[in-house]
Amino acid sequence: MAEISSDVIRGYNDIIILYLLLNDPSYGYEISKQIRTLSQDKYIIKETTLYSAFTRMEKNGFVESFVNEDLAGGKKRTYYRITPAGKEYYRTKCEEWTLTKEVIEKFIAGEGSVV
Amino acid sequence: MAEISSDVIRGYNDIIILYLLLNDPSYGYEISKQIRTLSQDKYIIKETTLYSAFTRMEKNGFVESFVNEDLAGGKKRTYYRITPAGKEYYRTKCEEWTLTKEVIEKFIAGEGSVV
DNA sequence: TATCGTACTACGCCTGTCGGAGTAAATATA
DNA sequence: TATATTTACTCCGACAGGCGTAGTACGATA
Repeated sequence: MAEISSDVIRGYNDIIILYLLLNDPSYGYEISKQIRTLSQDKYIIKETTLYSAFTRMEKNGFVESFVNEDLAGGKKRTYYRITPAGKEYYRTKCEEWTLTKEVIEKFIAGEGSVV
Repeated sequence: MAEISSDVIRGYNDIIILYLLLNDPSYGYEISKQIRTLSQDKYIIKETTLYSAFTRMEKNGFVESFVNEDLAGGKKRTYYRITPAGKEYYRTKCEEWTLTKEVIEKFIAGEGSVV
């Protein structure tokens, strides 16, 4: 099955990243893998896109970053934590998704119809 | 209720326009109004966006244009008709939508959870 | 006569995604 | 121990598509 196009991707990167930060801070590489796994490789966020999304969302106050300084032998990583404003934004995006579903379904040819 | 953001809009303009051309040719101004009406003003496609989408899709062979030469006292209009390639593209986009729904739902906090 | 609705077109900015390349440490493999 | 792979990014510039603004022009309505 094909992947989701980047024009569609664009609408959901933020909500997906924030979802994966809801419970715990995380970092780029892990988020990237989680998205691949959870979507069964249907939704692939490119590295550059992901990291620029972090930067943008930090500017907007939706996430905060902190550096894990090589505690348990791992590589130094930049972690991101969701902020209250980020959670609020996430909620808004979830509402937008509900709305989007309602609207788009009106423009999808129904079961019976032959396209 | 808020409107759908342009980053989301981007993913669906083509499918929406093509849907409205499935049965009959139509033209910019009418398509624009139909989208507004059907979406109850939740999904608003800007004029510039709409007309550039027509141009793009004509280049891609998804629609064909023809001019209505002022037959019944009306103004001259540019109509667009969907092509077989356009229908094929529409079908692909419908499949992408199905996929998108499956994927995105995984990143929406469920009913019970408090965000 | 003026305003409103119709039906566009042109121009240029902006945002976010993407491809490509590069860096460098940590870990696995031979 | 040497090499390859995985991890974890960063920088750069190109590009597509949406958007704001403005303008044109015609017909109908007040």
